[in-house]
Amino acid sequence: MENKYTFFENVFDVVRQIPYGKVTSYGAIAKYLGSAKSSRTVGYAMNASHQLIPKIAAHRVVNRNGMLTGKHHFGGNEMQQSLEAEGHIIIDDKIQNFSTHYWDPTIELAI
DNA sequence: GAGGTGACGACCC
DNA sequence: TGGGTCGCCACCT
Repeated sequence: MENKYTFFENVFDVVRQIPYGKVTSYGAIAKYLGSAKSSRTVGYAMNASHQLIPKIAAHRVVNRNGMLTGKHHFGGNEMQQSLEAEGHIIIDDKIQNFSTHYWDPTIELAI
């Protein structure tokens, strides 16, 4: 039986499970899906996530440094405001205490 | 059908 | 330490 779920679908599924107030990285999701080097595709999936209904918490996904590299794709500082609303502190487009709020799917979802 | 691109990350000088 | 390169997967032209 063919697995209809693409890498894309799996990415969305993981992002939907990110708890409120938590964040993760593109690479962590890619790694969880078994393709640690596919982080670029995860980023592309986030780009496509804007047309999903309902929208997924793409703002909770940042790069491995905790930097909001994708905020321009949200339009303005919407991404930053969303994160701040969840209790995060953003300075210079970077999440402070990133490791404290880090949510690792490879651990939390434990394949 | 083929080549270029991208919200990344890891490796190699 | 830091700049350059490759890999991966899906989309666009």
